[in-house]
Amino acid sequence: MSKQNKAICADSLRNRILSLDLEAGSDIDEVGLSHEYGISRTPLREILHLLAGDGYVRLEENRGAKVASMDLSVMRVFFQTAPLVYCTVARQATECRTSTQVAALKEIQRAFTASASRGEVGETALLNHRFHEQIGQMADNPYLMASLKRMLIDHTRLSQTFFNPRSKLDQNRISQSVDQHDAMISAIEGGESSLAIDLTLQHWDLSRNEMEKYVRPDPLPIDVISMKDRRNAF
Amino acid sequence: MSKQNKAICADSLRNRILSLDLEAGSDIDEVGLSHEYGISRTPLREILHLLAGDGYVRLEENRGAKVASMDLSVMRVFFQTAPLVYCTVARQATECRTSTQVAALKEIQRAFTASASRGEVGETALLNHRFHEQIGQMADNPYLMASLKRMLIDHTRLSQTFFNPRSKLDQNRISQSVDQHDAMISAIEGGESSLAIDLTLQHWDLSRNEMEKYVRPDPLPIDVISMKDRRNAF
DNA sequence: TTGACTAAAAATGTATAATATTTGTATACT
DNA sequence: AGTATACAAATATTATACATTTTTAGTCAA
Repeated sequence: MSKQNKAICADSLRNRILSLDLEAGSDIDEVGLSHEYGISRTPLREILHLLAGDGYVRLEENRGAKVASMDLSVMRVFFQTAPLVYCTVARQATECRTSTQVAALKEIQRAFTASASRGEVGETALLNHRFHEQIGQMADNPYLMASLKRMLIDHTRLSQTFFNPRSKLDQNRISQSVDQHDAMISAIEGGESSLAIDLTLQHWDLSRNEMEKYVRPDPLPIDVISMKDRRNAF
Repeated sequence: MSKQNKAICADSLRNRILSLDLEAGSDIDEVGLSHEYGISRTPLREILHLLAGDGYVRLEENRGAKVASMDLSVMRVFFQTAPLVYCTVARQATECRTSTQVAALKEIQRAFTASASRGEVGETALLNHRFHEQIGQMADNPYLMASLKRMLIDHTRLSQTFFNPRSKLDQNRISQSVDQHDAMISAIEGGESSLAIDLTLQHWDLSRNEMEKYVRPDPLPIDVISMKDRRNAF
């Protein structure tokens, strides 16, 4: 019973961190979580140590675990490094993929598409995460996978706004993202590595724009009341 | 008392894995190690979970921890990926290094040089590890650092033979390696990134040759008795 | 001798209790 | 009033005891 709970708990914690349900930088309550998942603190702490190694949380001596933070200083490096890692992984995935793996990728994409059309922000972001993680699996490179996984932690957290459609423009952006995934799948399946890289870059550009907006949002209008209405206001 | 022991134990285990004192793929005895380090199983298990996240060990459900293995299939990827990671890290380190970090690097290099001249294989390999890890620190890129650390785990284990001088030729190779480190330091300190990359590639080539020999050693001579001595043998 | 079954033992995983540390607060002292 | 110290509560860590699982050794029948 509790054996399964441990795995469930680990997965759940990962998801909750990715979906910002557990806020970046916030303290993790060992007692509360252990009760919540019906396990004791010992296995929960072991999970936290695992997650610490994966970069999800940070352990501090004698003051427990905190959710990994996302300072601006690291964000800069994030934007710098992402294209290199994503493209390299995409290339290797294209060269190494097996048909089983492609099938799994398509399955994830099916779920992703459905979730996006339903407008479920958190789920969509998580499935997007799994999509890119699966490409990482296909690259079959444990060394780069370590980088990729770390990038995706921050990427997914930053993209929580991305999949939240507020306007027609946002809707369009999301469907564009879905289309790019489809194109990436066929490039990978067809072994066209340079095309896969190209599509990966385009895909990155799309989400980068949105994420940069999140990190550095559009400034508030200087004229609090728009020019048009000003005359009437006074 | 035991608080310190935990950190000591974690460091020691890492070192013992890197030095092949704990063989790749071998089982890890929780009870034995916890006694050895004077801590109980709980903190030891937490350490193992941490090391699992870092790629030093592999946890298997209900059958404990094993030292991370080094199968040949992964070695291929290792040789493929190393230049990219090492060079990218070297470039970023050159751009981001602080004087404090350079000083630390020089300190490590001092110890490395001394150890190499004394012919202490394990220690030399470990200091070489710390040298390259320090360059990783200087790059200040947590994403690539994850890859670098994983590469270095295997690199250091493979290079255990490297620093074992058997012949004059080996001596020369080791001193060449020391010199390359020195050159890398000044390139990094001077901010000459393209030079740093170049030196990194040369350094890689040197150790790659040796490591490949280890993975795929020179074939045994077909003539068991050399031509010269054959006549006398019969 | 081989194979399947069983029981004992060894090792792993979990929960709880005991110990350490940190942090907040109140009180005494300068 | 401001600082320092001591005490208490909360929290984190470790140890131990217990439960579960795997491995091993041994028995018996084919």
